[in-house]
Amino acid sequence: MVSASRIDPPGKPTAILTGTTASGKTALALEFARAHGEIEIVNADSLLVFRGFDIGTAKPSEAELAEIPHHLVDIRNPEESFNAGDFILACDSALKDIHGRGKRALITGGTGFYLKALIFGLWDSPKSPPEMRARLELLTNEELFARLLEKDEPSALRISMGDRYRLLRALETIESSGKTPTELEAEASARGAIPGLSLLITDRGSDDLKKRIAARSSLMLTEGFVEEVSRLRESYPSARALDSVGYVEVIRYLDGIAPAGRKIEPGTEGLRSEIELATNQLAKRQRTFFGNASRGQFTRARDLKFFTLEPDRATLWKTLEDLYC
RNA sequence: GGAGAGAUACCCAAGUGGCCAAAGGGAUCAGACUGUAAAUCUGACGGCGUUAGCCUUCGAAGGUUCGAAUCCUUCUCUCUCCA
Repeated sequence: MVSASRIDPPGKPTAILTGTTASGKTALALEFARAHGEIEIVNADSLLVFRGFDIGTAKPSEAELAEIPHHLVDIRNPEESFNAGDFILACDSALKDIHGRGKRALITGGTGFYLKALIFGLWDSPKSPPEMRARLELLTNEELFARLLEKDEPSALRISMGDRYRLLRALETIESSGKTPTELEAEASARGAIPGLSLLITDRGSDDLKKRIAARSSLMLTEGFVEEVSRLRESYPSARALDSVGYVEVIRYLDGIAPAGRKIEPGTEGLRSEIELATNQLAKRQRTFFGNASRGQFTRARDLKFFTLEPDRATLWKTLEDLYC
């Protein structure tokens, strides 16, 4: 439950409230912030940073955003890029800003990879120029794999041949930094880590979470999710975020494309079930990712605690109060 | 009432005598994941067994055959078209 390294943060204790989608972390963060006037929320969700991606991301409402100061929400146009490196920098400056004004920060969001980067930092491997990526894109997976195998066997063996994205990224890292992932890992020269954060992970019982996801999926549709996607796609066809859960399902629906390998009901009902399914699958992946925490991968966090809502709600609240009051 | 088409594992769907426990998808379960992460990828997936292998499966019941999901007969159900 508690980590080995106990580094006190530069400012006052800061918690990360994360967990599976639809577990209720956002609502709880808002409620806690409402009850404690000094708290400002720092978003740790990869999609909330994009303007216009509102309904499908379950972004807090305008009223909520106005009521409680939020950071890293709506900070990018849909076609701009945003990645883990950008996140840790933006998060760091948000924390400095908040603490500088004598306020307290609560980091909230479900993007585990960003949080891992925040806690551990990232290797110093510069972004590669686009033309390098373009050259690598010409190669087949087999060729990429062979090349990586030659340059950094251990890292090749950790990536499977089908994982084109990681093969590309590994080769890119080698070309642009001159070092292999294996070397970078050994150097342990991670940058950007923010020490001393408490990691609080929320979840729900399986049935409970499924019900909440089902309810949220239909709510999105009645709130105009289809219109949102339609609008975004029209204006920002290359937005990366259109590839995310819910958005891809709506796009398929708009284009009249049936999902592969299964039959769905026609119309909105089929769309609703597709969004629900994709969201449940996301929740599963998040659980696996956060499950790493229990296997020690997040041990640099100051504290590491799991909470199953609603039963653990009071305990979680108390944990937050201990940190912030 | 008449004419066709079809029933395959949890679902969709290939397979028309042996190489079929049965392609391929999907779902599900489990997992990986240091710069697109709500992305991307991997494994398992009828049952038992560590392997060999054994057992139960292709609507039902019979039959032909050394051998059937595949051929024949009857039955049940579903769908389309014509009346």
